[in-house]
Order: sequence, then C-alpha cells, then structure tokens
Amino acid sequence: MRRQSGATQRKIEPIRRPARPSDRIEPTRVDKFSARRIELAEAALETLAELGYARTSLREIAQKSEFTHGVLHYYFSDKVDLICCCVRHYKAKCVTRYDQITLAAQSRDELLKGFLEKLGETVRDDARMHRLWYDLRSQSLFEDAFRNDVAEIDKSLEDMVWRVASRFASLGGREPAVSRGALYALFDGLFQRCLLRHLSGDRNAIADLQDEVKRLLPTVA
Amino acid sequence: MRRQSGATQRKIEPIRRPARPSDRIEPTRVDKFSARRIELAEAALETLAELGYARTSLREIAQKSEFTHGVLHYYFSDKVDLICCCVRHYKAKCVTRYDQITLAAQSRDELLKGFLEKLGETVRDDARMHRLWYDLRSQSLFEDAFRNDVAEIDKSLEDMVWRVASRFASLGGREPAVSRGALYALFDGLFQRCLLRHLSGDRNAIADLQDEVKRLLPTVA
DNA sequence: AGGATGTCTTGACGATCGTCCAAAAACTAT
DNA sequence: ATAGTTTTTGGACGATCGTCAAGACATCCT
Repeated sequence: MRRQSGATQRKIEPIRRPARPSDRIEPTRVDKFSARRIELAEAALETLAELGYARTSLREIAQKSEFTHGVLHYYFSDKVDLICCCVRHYKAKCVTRYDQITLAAQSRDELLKGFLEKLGETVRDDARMHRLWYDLRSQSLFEDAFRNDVAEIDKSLEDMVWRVASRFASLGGREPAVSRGALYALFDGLFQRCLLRHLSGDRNAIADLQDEVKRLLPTVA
Repeated sequence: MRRQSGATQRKIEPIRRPARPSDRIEPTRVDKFSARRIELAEAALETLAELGYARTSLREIAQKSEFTHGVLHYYFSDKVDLICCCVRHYKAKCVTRYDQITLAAQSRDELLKGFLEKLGETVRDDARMHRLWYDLRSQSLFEDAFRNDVAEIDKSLEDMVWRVASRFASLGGREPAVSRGALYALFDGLFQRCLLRHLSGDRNAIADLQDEVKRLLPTVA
C-alpha cells in the first residue's frame, strides 16, 4: 500500500489544517495545498450560486473549474467538507463590504447615501451569491454540519450591520434605539425580500429597499 | 393505446384543476382525486420537513405515506408539481395562526401576552415545518416554478403580521409606526434567527425572541 | 355476473449521484 | 537522466434518483 502519501495524510484531516510541525521547513507545501482548496472552493461557489445547493453536484463543480471531478476528493474529504470550506471562504469576502463607507463618512447624510448606494450595488451585482447564502443558511436548519459556520457568518453579518448603524447613530450624537439582533433581523429581512423581488424581475425592488432603509435608519439609529 | 383514461387526462393538467364540464354529474370524482392529492401532499410535507428539499426523494415521500412511489405520478405530473401542491397546501394552515388571538384580545397587554405565547408555541411545536418554509423560500430564489406560490405565501404572512400589529396599535388608539414590509421583515428576521438557534439546541432562543418582541412591538405599533 | 373505468403496485429504464482507485502526468531532488 | 513524491486523470463501483408503463386490484354501472 503506497497510498500513504503526504497529501493523503492531509486529506484525512478535513476540519482544521493541522498545526505545521515546523513553519520553516515547508511553508510552500501546505500553502499550495490550501491555495488550491480555496481555488476549488471558489469554483464551487460559482456553481452553487448558479444552481443552488440542491442541484449542485461535484462533477458540475469540477466542470466549472479547470480540473476533473476526481481531484475534489484529493483536496476534500467529502462533499460536506467542500461545502463547509466554501461557506467559510464566502464569509471573508462579505462581511467587510460596508466598512470603507462607514469609516470614511463624515456625516449622517454621507453615510446614508454611501450605504444605500452600496446596498443597491450589492443586490444588483451579487444577487446570485446572496441567494446562495440564504440557501445555505436554510440548509443549516437541516444539516448540522453547516450550523457552526453559518452561525458564525450570521454573527459577522450582524456585527457588520451594527457597525453601520452605530456609526450612523454616533454621527448624530446618539446611540442605536434597538438591539443588535433586532437591527440585523430587520435589515436581513428587508434584504431577503428585496432579493426575491429582484430575482423575480421586479425592477422596483432595489429602489423600494433603498426608500425603506432611508426612512427606517434615522428612526432606529 | 388505451392509456387515455380519465385520470390520465386529469394528470396532464398539473397547474390548475380544469373547469368541470358539468358540476352535477360527478362531483365526488374530482373531489376524491384532489382529496388524495392533498393527502399525498401532506405526507410529502412531513418528509420535506424532516429531510429538507435537497434530500427528499419521491420514494421517501411515498414510504412515509401508505402508498408506493408509483402513485405519485398518478396524482402529480412530476416532482415540481407535487412540491408546488405542498407549498400551496402549507399556506392555508399557517396564515391564520394568530387570528383568533388578535380578534379575541381586548387590550394591548392581552394581545401581547397571547401573541408571545403562540409565538413560542409555534417555534417549539412546528419548528420542522417552519424550517421547511425557509428552505422552500430559498429554493424559489433558484427555481422559478416556486416563485409565484412562495411570493403569495410571503404576502399572506406579511398580512398576518400586519393584522396583529395594527390591532395592537389600534388597541392603544394609534397606528403602526412602520410599513407593512418593514414590519414583516423585522418579525420574519427575528423568527428565522430564533428558529436557527432553537434547532441548534439553544434553550434560550424562544425566551429571547419573546423578550425582543415584547420590547419591540410597543415601539412599532 | 361481467365489462368498463378508476386506482394502485411493481419492476424496469437511463441518468446521475458521491466515492474510490489505479495509473498517468507533473514536479523535485539528487 | 533517474528515482521518488505530489498532483491529476478518467473510469469504475454501487446506490439512488425521476420517470414510465404493464398489469393487478378495486369499484361501479347496467
């Protein structure tokens, strides 16, 4: 049995990358490995965003990448491992979306304007990826393998909304009038609704969301 | 070809029941047919609520019913037709959940108390069915065959929330302070979050939701 | 009773799924 | 160039999917 190679040993450990025994000897090796993992995860995200979790197969994912389907089991222990990696990778790209605007804004009006603009842009350009988020979050209601990662992202998104709102409040010398949870629930609900309308072809969806937020934000922060 | 039977003709028309050529001749026939459709749809809902859309197969649905898998194609043209029937049937059972309380309550406190109680009961007892709703709503972001029915249910739920809130407001001689859409978004977001926590085993999820609603409702209505 | 019609079972079909493995290819180090 | 390791390929596997059709069973009419 010669399949006991180094890569196979790595593959056995799907959850967390094992602590490198010595950082100095082979930094490129493990980096290369996890770099390809991320590369494949991104291809997977693309496919998931297009087809949804229920209709996405490993072969379809591989077809969207520049590899064949066999390689997925070289880098991931199974499908759940792959999807989890996707979810974690997705997170990093999303949660800082409004930070630049939040930090740069010098007035309530400026922050509101920038936020609304980015909000609309987000729905317009990344609708497919966002529907995937809602899909995966729903999956986590059934598959507990996703729950931790999903809950973590949800928390990050809550923080993201809170940063915007509390900054908006402080620019008016105030503090937010509702809890973090309620604030996130409100914006998430509005966003989700807008997304559904937008994907259904409703051309007023984005503008309506912006109007709603414009009206709401000053009352809660 | 003798497969041109009456039932087969019915099966061809999956979307809407064809107008009966004469209401008097065979009222029991079509009722029986659609009664079984509903019976099967309910078995399907049970399976969907347990496994989620992605993992539910027709054979599994049939196994949960008292029939075999073949019968599903006798009553439904295909899987999408079945799921759509499920979604529509699900709707009817949900949207009147708080109406009795809303109508019976004679004071803000009484309404609040009854609403909170029913809310907790809903999460506690029907968590599986509710996660299915979020699952199917997410599916509608990908599969446009579900969009109309999902949007319709969403609207009904919005109305349901609005009835509670506006009744609560009027009992205080006021009117709701926010729009229907925002109100629904808020409650739906809170509910969804509570559901995820509850299914993850968080024993404070329901109480936290109730606290949040208790704090929030008087500020919005 | 017997034939027609409606309902249900059963088994089969092609397709596709996740997974696995042996071998080819690419890469490294000597 | 050679040997050893890592990476990738592509086909095979068993299972399961949605769909379909032939026939068995049930029900009803005259």
